[in-house]
Amino acid sequence: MGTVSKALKLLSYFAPDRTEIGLSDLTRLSGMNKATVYRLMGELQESGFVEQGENDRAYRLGPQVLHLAALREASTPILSVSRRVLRELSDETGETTHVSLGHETHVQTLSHAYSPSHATKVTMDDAQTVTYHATSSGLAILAYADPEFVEQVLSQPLEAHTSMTLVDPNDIRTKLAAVRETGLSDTLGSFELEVHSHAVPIFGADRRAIGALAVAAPASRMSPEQQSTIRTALRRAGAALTHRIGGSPPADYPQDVPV
Amino acid sequence: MGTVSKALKLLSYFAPDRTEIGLSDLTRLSGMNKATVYRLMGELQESGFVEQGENDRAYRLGPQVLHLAALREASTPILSVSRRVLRELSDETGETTHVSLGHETHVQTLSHAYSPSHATKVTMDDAQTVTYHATSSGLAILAYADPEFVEQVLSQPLEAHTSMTLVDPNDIRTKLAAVRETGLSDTLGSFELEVHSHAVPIFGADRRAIGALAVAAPASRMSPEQQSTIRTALRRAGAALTHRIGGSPPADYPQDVPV
DNA sequence: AGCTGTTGGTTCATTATTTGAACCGTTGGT
DNA sequence: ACCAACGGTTCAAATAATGAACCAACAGCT
Repeated sequence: MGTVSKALKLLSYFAPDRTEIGLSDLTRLSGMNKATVYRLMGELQESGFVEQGENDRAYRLGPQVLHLAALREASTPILSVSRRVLRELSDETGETTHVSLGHETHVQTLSHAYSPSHATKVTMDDAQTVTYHATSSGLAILAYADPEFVEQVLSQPLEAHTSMTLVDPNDIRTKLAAVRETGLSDTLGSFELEVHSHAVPIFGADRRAIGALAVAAPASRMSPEQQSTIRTALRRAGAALTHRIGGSPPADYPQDVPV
Repeated sequence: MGTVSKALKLLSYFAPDRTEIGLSDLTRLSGMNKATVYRLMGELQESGFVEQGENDRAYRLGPQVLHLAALREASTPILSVSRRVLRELSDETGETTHVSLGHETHVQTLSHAYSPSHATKVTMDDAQTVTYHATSSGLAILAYADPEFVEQVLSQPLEAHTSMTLVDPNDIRTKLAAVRETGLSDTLGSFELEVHSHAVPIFGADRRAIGALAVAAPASRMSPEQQSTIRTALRRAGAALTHRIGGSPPADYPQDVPV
């Protein structure tokens, strides 16, 4: 692993529940030498990717990441476009919605929207990192990913987040085939118990799945009618999002499937 | 300069008008060896900070920057908060508004809002990079920055963007003192002719200026009444934004100054 | 006070990585 | 058929990264 990768890996230890990390913590988390971490963080700081708190000197993400994100948004506006799509989809379904991007080993939530229509709802953080195998979003992406990438993900240890999580690679391959039948995935309680989640893949300009759009609802509210509403709305919203970021679905993506 | 800094510097060549850069261009822009650029970009790509186009293999910013930005936003929500502030300020003043962050050598626009009330308006890009000395935002930040930082900026060559640009460091120091009198800066045609821009600094938790909130209007529309409206609205919006991101102005910041 | 463990930060000889000139194979223009 | 420019690759030489040990400062405890 090159020096640059090591430095960038240090950034990956930041999470919604760990927004500030001290030098020693970062050393422990990364397993690198303290001097190395110190120097790398120093370089990241010089470039504005992290900044240090005045009092406790803990590191946090810096303003430069906002700049780069704004730059990326200017050319490929996934975030701003998806915010509107999420809003509409939440209003339409009355449930929590979110978009995620598929990363090397995990799925990262980018943005979410709540619906005010129910007092109980699934709550989320932006920038949450979740697994491929246990989430509807992850499965939606995998169903349309390169087979070798799927195998790579399935060859890692698969954590059982709940008693409902599929952890047998063969079960998951079967599930992925089923997802491809309809172009839509769903999971019931496999990441969090009592959550029934539906997702569709989002495709980029190269017709590969780059992320997913999902609706997460309390399982107790998931009547057949509600499920039908979600599937229809989700399918339409996913197609719209794919289109509006300049992407297109692959030729074999099911377009009009009876729900 | 360490390897990490070099890699991160490569990211800085992306701009609103240059969202995709090929290997050779990047080599020329950076002045580094082609093999070096190739390897560094390869590492940045592995970490998802850049991605490569399928057809022309040009590099563009990758999804990882969105993830990090979402993460930073979750802890310090400058962007989402400022979007609402910008919207209100644009509606109130009828002009184009924007927020910028002060960086090492330049000022970076983060987000902007237009007003629908006039056909002619100042147009902007998000993620635009501008100079400290020629913009109202830059001057607002400098007026409340460490004196040594100010000197560092003023010791660089100061470009004359227009015939109105202040380029004499002494003129600028005088201007900064005037800004500190009112807590509000303005420039007329110093970055772009015919643009009259007002700005107030935004302060962080450590009471230092981290950025600025600005209103940019066509000079032809800037009547005394309009100017008074803008100054009042801007002052209020700036205080609100500072407060809502958890910051506070320094003790010597003018609170209630007659316009 | 004194002890103990932890923090962020620093040093420097050893080591491993980065570097760059030169080299491919392709592509697109003339 | 040529030429230039492209992305990508090689390998000895040069340089930068590394890590064990060491500070000083702080906090909690006896």
